[in-house]
Amino acid sequence: MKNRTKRQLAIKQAILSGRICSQDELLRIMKDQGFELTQATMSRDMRILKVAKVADKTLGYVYVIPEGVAAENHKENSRISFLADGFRDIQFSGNLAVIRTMPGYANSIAVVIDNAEPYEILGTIAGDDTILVIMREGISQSDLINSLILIMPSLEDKLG
Amino acid sequence: MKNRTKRQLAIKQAILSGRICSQDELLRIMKDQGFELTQATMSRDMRILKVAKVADKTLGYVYVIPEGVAAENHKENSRISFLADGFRDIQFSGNLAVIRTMPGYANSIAVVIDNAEPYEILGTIAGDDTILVIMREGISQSDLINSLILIMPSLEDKLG
DNA sequence: ACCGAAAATGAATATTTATTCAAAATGAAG
DNA sequence: CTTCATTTTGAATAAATATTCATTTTCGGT
Repeated sequence: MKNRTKRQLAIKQAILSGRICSQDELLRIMKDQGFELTQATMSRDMRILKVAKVADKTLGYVYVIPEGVAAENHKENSRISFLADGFRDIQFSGNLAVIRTMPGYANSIAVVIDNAEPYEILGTIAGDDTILVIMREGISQSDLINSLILIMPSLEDKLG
Repeated sequence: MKNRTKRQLAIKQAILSGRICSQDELLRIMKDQGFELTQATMSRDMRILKVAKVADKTLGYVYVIPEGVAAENHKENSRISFLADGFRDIQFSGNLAVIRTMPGYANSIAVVIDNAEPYEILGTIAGDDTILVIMREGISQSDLINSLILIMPSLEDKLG
């Protein structure tokens, strides 16, 4: 499914930002970001992501991703953030992208990308400091960059 | 309101036991325990107690009390938990309760109790290792203990 | 004890969230 | 490229939860 993974990532991000008060509100935000979905799908995503609604002092209620999940999540997030630091640059040639990294980083970063199974990417081949990314037909350079940022948000600094 | 505190304590306990799936379910449990309330009040209690509903593998959804949603909350909780460690014992005489603490703890614990403004307690006077608690008329010893547990949950180990 | 003011509550209702059911999309195998 | 099984989805609906509004209860000050 082209969108599901990306969509849920985006939902998670939005909720971690911490100002979401209802599914409908989040729904509008998602639509602004170009996702097409209904409240039914949103509710299902919330279940999958183990999102919870709790009372909040200032706003009435907010959505959160509670402890256990958050801890796990946090760990993975900081690992990804750490790896993103090893990212040097990206260049394109036809339907290929070449990512250069600091020595030893290429493989770990490639694994992160592969695990996310982004629609835009058919596969990757990693050496020690270089990742070859085979892009799906019809995907633009900016599409690819966006998908990378979704996977590794801290890349935005280097790519935006 | 004599019952509000007790009721909320009971709700908290029920939720911590961990098999509550809906407010209506909890409502029935509470009524079995002799509390009289409606779903509206339940909803309000849930907000006050910062209860949250999250997806669960086995049951569909369960209610939880996320231990540290707000960092602030967490900080305060662990401060209270720390102070509770200084609690030694409690004894009663008429409408007075005498709490003995480890040296130096009495004042801090008394402040926590005063801040919570429990219905059952008219006021406290604290020395260095002793707190005098003046109980409201008609309050039983177990009422008082329950109110203390509500304020400092980790006291349950020492008082239950 | 009596009187407001403030808090708590229930009934009804509005709002929000989950699920059902049918349709569409995807993937695997021939 | 079809076919069948599985997954994903939206629309409608059911179920659950929050809030409004009127009433009752509680509390503090006479």
